[in-house]
Amino acid sequence: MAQGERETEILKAAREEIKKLREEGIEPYAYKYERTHYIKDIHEKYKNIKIDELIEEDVSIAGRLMSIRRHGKASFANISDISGTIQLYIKKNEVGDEAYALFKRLNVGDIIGVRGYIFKTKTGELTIFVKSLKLLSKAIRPLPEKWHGLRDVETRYRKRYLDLIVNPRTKEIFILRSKLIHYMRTYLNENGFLEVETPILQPLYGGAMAKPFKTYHNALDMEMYLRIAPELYLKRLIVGGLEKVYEINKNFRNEGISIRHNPEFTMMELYEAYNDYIGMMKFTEEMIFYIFDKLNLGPEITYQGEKLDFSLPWKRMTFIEAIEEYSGYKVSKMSDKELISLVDKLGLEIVGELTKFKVLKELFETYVEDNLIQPTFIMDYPTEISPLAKKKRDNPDFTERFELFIAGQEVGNAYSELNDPQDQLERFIRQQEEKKKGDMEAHEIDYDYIEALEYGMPPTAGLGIGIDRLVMIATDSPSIREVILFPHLRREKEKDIEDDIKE
RNA sequence: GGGCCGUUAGCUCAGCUGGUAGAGCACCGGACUUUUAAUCCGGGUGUCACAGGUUCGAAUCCUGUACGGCUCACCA
Repeated sequence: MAQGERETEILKAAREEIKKLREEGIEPYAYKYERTHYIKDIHEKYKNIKIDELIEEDVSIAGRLMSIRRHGKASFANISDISGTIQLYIKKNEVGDEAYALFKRLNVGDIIGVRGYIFKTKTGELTIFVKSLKLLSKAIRPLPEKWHGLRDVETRYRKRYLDLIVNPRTKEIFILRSKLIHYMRTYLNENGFLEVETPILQPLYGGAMAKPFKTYHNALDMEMYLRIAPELYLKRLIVGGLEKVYEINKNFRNEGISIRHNPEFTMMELYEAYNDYIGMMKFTEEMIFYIFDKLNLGPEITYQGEKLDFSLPWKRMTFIEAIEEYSGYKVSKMSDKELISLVDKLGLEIVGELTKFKVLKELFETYVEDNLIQPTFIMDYPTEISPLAKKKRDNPDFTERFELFIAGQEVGNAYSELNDPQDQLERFIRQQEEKKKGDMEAHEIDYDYIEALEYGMPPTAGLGIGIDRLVMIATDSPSIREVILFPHLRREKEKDIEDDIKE
């Protein structure tokens, strides 16, 4: 979009001001400012002082001017740093003519440092009584409106910095996201897990069913893929004896974008030798319970108007039980023929070869998922749709696998890991057949991984947690874009800013 | 990719069945030494997303395009 005249005018005037400041010996882009406090610390330390009481202790803070109320020879303003907002009181005969003159030239959006005393105004607001101030960075563009903030969703995502400046909730969400990951790491580290990094650029992709992003390495002269999952590398580390490993990083899937999907998303995957999926289920609920507790989210969370109860233990039901409960079809009592006949009857769409297990999968997705509001472990998925999971001890048609659902979304996926190299090879081969029949997302055969298994992988349980989705639930966010700092959007039209720079 | 909806000043939004583009905030000038969406006086904002079409006349009606939102499909 072409730049409006108003915008050009604002920028031109601001650049004039920058020039004038420099001529007067005031550097509009300072190098450093020593601060003694975060704003939050001041609120905590002095919240109980009396009205009109003046604390004659020097404090210095720095931040962005968010509002200004001028009253002739004295002014009020609000300044924000990462921790919070505090009011400033600037009096001409206190800061001196020169500093007051500078203050009068400042605008909302400018970044300043101030030093002063603390007092409480007659309305009871904790305030910095400014003794001196320094301009740290001059803003030459106006901030979005102070009262309504920035509402336009597209601008909020494209210019996340503005969203962070003016919408306090956005800042809270991303601070919480960071803490959530921090507590997850803490929990894993304290439980003896080793954080590792495995390739994001992979010669073969695997560990999930998805379409990859393709790229090319010039020096090696080979095609590579951005990983869709780290699984096969992490399990090689289990073969190598690292026993308890995890990785928190991005996965990439070349698929549709939606309220629940971003092409790159953050996943935590962990593997624990000598455990199985039953043990992992307990570990999973305890870890998330711990994290939410540390975030002061309590066992009950409201997500999009629904009360979610995270009290332990969480509900467990098998894949088949869930289908029977929510679809009403007693699939365990139906013959293969009867099951397959449901496809036409219900208008289900099946990719690749039509089998009863795929019908079950469709029934699950159609009837069950949306109903799994409370945290629920769904156990024992069909072997056919779980090519990396170990078969159930008593029924080879199903695997020792669970998925965790919260608020109708899949948040976690775990197995007793398949460590029989012969079985794994057969499953890969079966995947290849699927691929030939039209399932583009079926696994490639990773012979190197098979070889690793041939050296012996201990019995192992693995778990993947979708971090973005967990953060959505923790922050009551309806869209994954609200919890990803820079969600992917189409490229904006080229903006002609050249004239502007030449000014 | 399909369907529905949206795009007006830096920001938040009005603009009715077609008749010369509006407000608040922000900004600039002035008054004001305890305000807090400060107040008061004065100032002017624009390729109405873009390109066509219909019309005496289009922000408004029609078509196409771009971008976005929701949704369906695919998926986590």
